[in-house]
Amino acid sequence: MDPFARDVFAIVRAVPAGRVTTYGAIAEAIGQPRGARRVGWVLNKSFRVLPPVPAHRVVNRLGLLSGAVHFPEDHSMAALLAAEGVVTEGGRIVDFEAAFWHPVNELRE
DNA sequence: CATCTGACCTAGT
DNA sequence: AACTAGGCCAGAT
Repeated sequence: MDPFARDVFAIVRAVPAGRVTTYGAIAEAIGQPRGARRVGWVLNKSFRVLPPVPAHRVVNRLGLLSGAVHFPEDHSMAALLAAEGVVTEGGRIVDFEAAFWHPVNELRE
């Protein structure tokens, strides 16, 4: 599998429930600070991979649910987040700063 | 085969 | 502060 995609999946799976991260932060953690756009592309394929990838915990840097349209109606991005305690309003995360989880800071071992 | 298009972001003007 | 341009690169047209 594409190593880039593999890294993206690994990082997204590491995001704790109730927290969120961003495309740019993931790209940065991988070592490609300008590759944010690719991260989004990889997440498109993430629906059919196993184990499942919690792609709903990834938003853009403004806290907007820019990928919400790609989720099925019965499991909307906002609903999945709400089930984990992340409050959204009008397609945007309330108190985004507090919910933000930065892979570079949190994932270091 | 050549463009166009994104679940984006930064840097320059 | 608003705006543009550029980088990223696989799929779709």
